[in-house]
Amino acid sequence: MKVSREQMAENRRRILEAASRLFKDKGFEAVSVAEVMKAAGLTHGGFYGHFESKDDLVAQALAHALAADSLDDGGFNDFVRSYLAPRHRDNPEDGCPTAGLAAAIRHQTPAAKATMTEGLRAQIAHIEQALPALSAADKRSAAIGSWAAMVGAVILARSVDDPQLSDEILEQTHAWIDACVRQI
Amino acid sequence: MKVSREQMAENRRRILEAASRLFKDKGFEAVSVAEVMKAAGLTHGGFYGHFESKDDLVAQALAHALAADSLDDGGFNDFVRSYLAPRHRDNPEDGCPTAGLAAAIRHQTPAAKATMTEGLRAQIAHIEQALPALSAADKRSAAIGSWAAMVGAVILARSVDDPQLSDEILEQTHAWIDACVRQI
DNA sequence: ACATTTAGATGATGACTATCATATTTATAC
DNA sequence: GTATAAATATGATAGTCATCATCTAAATGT
Repeated sequence: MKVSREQMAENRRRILEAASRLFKDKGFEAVSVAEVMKAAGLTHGGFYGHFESKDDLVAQALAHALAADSLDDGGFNDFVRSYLAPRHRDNPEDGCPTAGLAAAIRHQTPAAKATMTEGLRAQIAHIEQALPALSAADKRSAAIGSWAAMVGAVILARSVDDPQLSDEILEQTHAWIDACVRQI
Repeated sequence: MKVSREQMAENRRRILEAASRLFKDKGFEAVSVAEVMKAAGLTHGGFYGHFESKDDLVAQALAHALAADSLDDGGFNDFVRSYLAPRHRDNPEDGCPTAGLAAAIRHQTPAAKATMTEGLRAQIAHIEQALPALSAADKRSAAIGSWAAMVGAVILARSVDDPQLSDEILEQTHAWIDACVRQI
C-alpha cells in the first residue's frame, strides 16, 4: 500500500535507525536486510524502494550513526569518563559507531570508507577543540592519540571474557589518558 | 587418499596457517571453509576430519595466530615503531591478530573469546616487561593504555580512505605514546 | 470523484555456504 | 603381502540471503 510522503520519510528514518543499531550491535554481515526491515516495522520487499542495495544501506546507516554521535559537550574529561564506562562497553547498539564498526569498514565499499573518513576527521577536530590549552602540535597529537586509545580500549574491553580484565582495561586506559593529558 | 601421520599433522598446520592469514585479511565471516581448504591445498570435504566446525577452526586459528605473534623483542620503542608502521597497516594478513580480529571476537563463540582473553593478558604482561623502569602501578597503566592506543590506531588507520590522514593517525599516535611514556 | 502514481507486501529465484554421507586411495599393522 | 584403518576427495543436502517481479491499495493531483 502507498503511504503519505511524511510517512515514507519517517519509514526511511526508522530503517536507518534500526540498521544503525543492529549493525553496531551485530556487525554488518550478521544482519540481514529482512531483519532490519522487521525491526523498522516493515516487510523486506519494500527495502529496495528506499535503498539501492545492502551496501547502500551500510553506507547511509553509517553516515546516520556518525552524525547522531554527538559527544555531548561536557568537556574532555567527562567525555573520556563516559566513553570508557562499562555502560558504554556493554551497550554497543547505543554507543559510538567508531568503536562498534571501524574495524569492519575495511571490508566495505568505497562509499562507506569515505563516510568513515569524514566522521573520523570531524571527531578528531572536535576532540582538539575540547582539549585543554596546549600548543597546536601537541593538541593534534593528544587528540589523535587519546582517541585511538579510547577506541582501542573499548574494542579490547568488548573482546574479553573476564569482566575483571575488561574493567581494568577501561580503568587503566582512563588513568593513562588522564596522566598524559595533564602532563604534556 | 590416506596420508602419512606427519603429512596429516603438516596439513593441519597448513590449514591453521591459511585460516589465520585469511581471517586476519578478510574477517571471519567473509572466509568460507572451502576457501581456507583451497588455500591450504586441500579440498573442502576433508575439513571435518581436522575440525569439528567452522567455529572450532576460528577458535584454533585465533590461538595459532596469537601464539605466533611474538613481538620480536627489540625493546618497547622498536615495538611501537614497527607496530605503527605503514607496512603493518597495509598487510593485515601478516600482522597482529589483535588489530585484525579483536573487534570481531565479540560475535564469536565463548571458546574464541576465552582464547582472545588469554592472548590479551599475555600481551599486556609482555609489554609491561618491555617498558622502561616505572612504578608497578604506572607500568600497568602505561602497558594497557599504550596497547589500547596502538591497536586503536591501526584499526582507525585501516578504516580510512585518505592516505594522508591514515599516515597521520599512525604518526601522531606514535608521538603521543613516546611523549607519555617518557614523561610519566 | 477519478485517474494516476507509487509505497509497500508477497512470493520467487539464484547464489552461496556449512555440513555430511559415501567413495577412493594409501599408510600402517600383522 | 594382505587386511584394516584412516585421510582426503567427491558430490549431495538443507538453509540462508540479497535481489527482484508482480501485486495491492492508498495518496496525490486534477
